[in-house]
Amino acid sequence: MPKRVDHDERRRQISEALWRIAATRGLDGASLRDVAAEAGISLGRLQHYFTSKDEMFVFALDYISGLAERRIRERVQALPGTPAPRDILRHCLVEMLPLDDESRAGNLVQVAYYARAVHDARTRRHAQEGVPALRDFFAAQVRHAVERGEVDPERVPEDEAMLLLALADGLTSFALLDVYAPAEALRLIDRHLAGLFSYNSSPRSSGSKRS
Amino acid sequence: MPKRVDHDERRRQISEALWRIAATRGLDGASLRDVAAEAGISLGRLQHYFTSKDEMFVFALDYISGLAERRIRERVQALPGTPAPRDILRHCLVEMLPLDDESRAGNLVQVAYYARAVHDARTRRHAQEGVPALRDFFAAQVRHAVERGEVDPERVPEDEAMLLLALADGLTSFALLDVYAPAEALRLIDRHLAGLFSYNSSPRSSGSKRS
DNA sequence: GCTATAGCAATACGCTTGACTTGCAAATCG
DNA sequence: CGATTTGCAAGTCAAGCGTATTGCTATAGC
Repeated sequence: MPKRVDHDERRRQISEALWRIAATRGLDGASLRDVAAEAGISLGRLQHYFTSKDEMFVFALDYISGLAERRIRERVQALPGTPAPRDILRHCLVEMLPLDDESRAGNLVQVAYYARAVHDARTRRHAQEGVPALRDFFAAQVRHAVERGEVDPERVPEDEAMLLLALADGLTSFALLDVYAPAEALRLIDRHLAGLFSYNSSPRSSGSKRS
Repeated sequence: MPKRVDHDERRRQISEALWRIAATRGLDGASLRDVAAEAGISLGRLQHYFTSKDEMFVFALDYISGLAERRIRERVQALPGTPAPRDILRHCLVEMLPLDDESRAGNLVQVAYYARAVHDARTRRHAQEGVPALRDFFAAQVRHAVERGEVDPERVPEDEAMLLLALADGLTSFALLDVYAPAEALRLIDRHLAGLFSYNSSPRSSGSKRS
């Protein structure tokens, strides 16, 4: 056999070029020729690794969502000791917001895919699948906080989890539109968390709340 | 002079055709020929009323945002008597969420423009300009509610306003992705409002809080 | 050292795109 | 009634698109 190269590595390089274009011009603004040029390769080479444009889109989406998930997971696991639910939630949210240029670029790519997901069933299915897992994880943290007496037991963990996700999503939208500085989004998240965790009580007798 | 037609009326008809396409395929999926076909006119006629594609986009955006603003305004003014701040806020939020097919279509158009605003400076400027006004209106309602002793005076009206806007935005995103039913978004908004308006007090002495 | 083949560049093809040009039908005004 | 001007259809054009094809180059295996 002739020279062998790492196909997945090449595909990842191409995907990263695609992200760069998608972040600045959107997915529809990314022609195969543009992506090849951005990756510094020929159109022929790109097509050697991706049979179709759609295949490239799918791979790049898998790649970036996998990376994002890993980054959040690592960030949480890097917390020292046994972190409080509130710290876990906050670190996740911080990781999601476009607080630095790198994260902003990632969020812009997500927006590009979101715009596609709204119309394209295949992309939509992909975009949907991450949400329940994240919501359940958040809900588990809220539930834990309730048990520790840090959150009002009247609150429904799943609902609070969805509210947090939606809040992060909406704040990100405004931040990407330059309606306010990214740090403002973080401040607002903190304000909401303060409201959520404003339950003053030592863990009282009311621990029998189960549904 | 020969036959006269209402130019603005024609432009509005074309804009509505554009919305229909943008809602299903996105702005980039709307070619001039497609829009003309959707409007039931020839390409030549469309170009007679819009010199360029971009001019059409701008007009259609002005048109739809004007309509949305008017709808919210009318909805609020249609409230009987002197409505409570909470009712005003809730009616605005209900109007913003994609609770029926018509509203969903409108929100999809907004998403299409949002995806463009993120990359295009002109569209972004347009997308930004509505936010401060809406936030100030919301903040005024919250402030009013604080004065009536319905909301904790510790809350910052501007912040709570932004949180509400971001929440509505994020919940709309998830609803458009079919992550959950639209009614679920409303339920979560109500839950958040319940938290915001959970201040139990007759307007006490603590009115001296100013920064 | 010959051959098979992976890796890739180059090019061509069929289509669609936005913009532009041309020309004519109809209707109003002098 | 004829001149004039609006409204619009049809056609053209170059540019750009995704995809497919072709063929060269370099290397690993026999």
